Amino acid sequence: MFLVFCRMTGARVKGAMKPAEDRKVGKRKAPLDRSSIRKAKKEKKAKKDPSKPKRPPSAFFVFLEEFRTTFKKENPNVKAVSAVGKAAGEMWKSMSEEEKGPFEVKAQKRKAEYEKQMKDYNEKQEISANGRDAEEVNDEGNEGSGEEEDDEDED
DNA sequence: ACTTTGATTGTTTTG
DNA sequence: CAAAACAATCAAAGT
Repeated sequence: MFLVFCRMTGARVKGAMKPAEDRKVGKRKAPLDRSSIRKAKKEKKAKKDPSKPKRPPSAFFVFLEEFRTTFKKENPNVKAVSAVGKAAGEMWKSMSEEEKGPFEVKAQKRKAEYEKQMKDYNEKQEISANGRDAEEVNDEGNEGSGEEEDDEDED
């Protein structure tokens, strides 16, 4: 087991973070300060990038795509997405792991493509940053426009 | 906006 | 310093 090496050398396996399976770190008691998180996120100010690949759909979402079609056929009267979501959620939980299996597999494939697209996207970003000399560390890569925050929803 | 779950990321805490 | 754990945000579709 390579996991044994992790704790002694520090060879961290990205993405293979296993929950305290053989060793508990200790219960967290102090309530996290969410305010900072909220604030930090705002500071990030994600710039609108149409080329930026969106997140890959999870197994549930892959199932949803199919479910929506089916559900619409069976319930042409129901047009609310909320109704479909609830129905899908219930159906999803009703499905066995084996039935969800194929969906998870598809989700994994989508994720793999996403990573690939991100790689390409990152490269482009790097290239752009490259031509910008030494002034890129700041994610405020705001060239020209002086507007701030892209708060579209939240009414 | 509502609605579903999951997956990823971000922040905090502890060892 | 690193890993673990928790918290939050985001992914789509139709009215």
